[in-house]
Amino acid sequence: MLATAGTHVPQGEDWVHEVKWDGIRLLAEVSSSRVRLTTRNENDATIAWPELLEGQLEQLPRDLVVDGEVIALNERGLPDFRVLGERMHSRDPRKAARHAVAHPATFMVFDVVRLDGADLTGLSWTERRAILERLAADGALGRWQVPPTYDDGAMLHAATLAQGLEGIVSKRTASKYEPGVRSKAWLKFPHRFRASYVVGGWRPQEGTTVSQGRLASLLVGEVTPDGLLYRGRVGSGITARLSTLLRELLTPSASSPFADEVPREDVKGTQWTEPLLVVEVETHGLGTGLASGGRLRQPSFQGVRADLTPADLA
DNA sequence: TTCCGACAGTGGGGTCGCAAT
DNA sequence: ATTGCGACCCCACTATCGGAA
Repeated sequence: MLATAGTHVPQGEDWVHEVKWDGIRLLAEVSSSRVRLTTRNENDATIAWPELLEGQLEQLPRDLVVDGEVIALNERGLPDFRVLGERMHSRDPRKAARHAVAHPATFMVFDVVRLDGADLTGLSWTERRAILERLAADGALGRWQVPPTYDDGAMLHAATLAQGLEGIVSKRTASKYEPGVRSKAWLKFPHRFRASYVVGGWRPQEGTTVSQGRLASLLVGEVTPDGLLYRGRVGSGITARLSTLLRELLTPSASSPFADEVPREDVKGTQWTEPLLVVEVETHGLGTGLASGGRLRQPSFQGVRADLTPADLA
């Protein structure tokens, strides 16, 4: 069951609110002999997360399926997907064990789908939550955690923003569990961060030529005292109409306008432009909004800032 | 007839593993 | 030893198409 992007946080007693965890979604299936972890796309991820299973089989019910998010903390003590990135694809148990020591993960369980032969998907969220909390209170979930829920969505939204958490998820209390469905009974509200960047190049649509292909993404940079520093590409949000408009607004240049070096794979196929156009970009709201390589995380194009010049950003 | 919602496809950020160079 | 590519994770958003209004 997946959450739909919401427009405004719902209020009232029909909804509860939870922290949106910046990690990896996992389903845990417990049988009498083993615990199996699967990803959203039903790939087996059991090997990658040994510390989530350690000693668990003795504690857990013999027949259980729970839904949750695996998280790990970054250097600032906040859940951060980037910490999990390295071990996500781990197929080597010894490598996974080393990662488990360096960056121990926690399993945040927020739903229960099956218990002792009973399919719980037809129950309401409220009923499933009661079962989940009783399991936790009885110690039947071992080291797995059940994060709290909140009645006041607006409060939680503001609090998560202040604390640097990813956002919130609001859930309709009367809703059933819908496996594999992106449901409107679950609404997500990730914090997003808006900023202005300078365009220094663009790339044509994948698999097409510069002359024929439409503009697919912009290479953007941040104005700093050290010059225009490359921050990555922005493609999401550029429509066919915008694509042609942007090409008209951009002035071709023979060389890169960025002060730092642009990675080889980003240079290939790129058309450089004069650093004159300012655009608005929305990114992931955590921290600086930058990924590990100093690049924009989950960027989306929000419009041209015709009212601004690069000098305005200095 | 028009409108809306679900879904596939395209764009971004990463990592790993493996085969080819 | 290095490089390229696909398979996975995290996504935002657009375009399309069929059914509801």
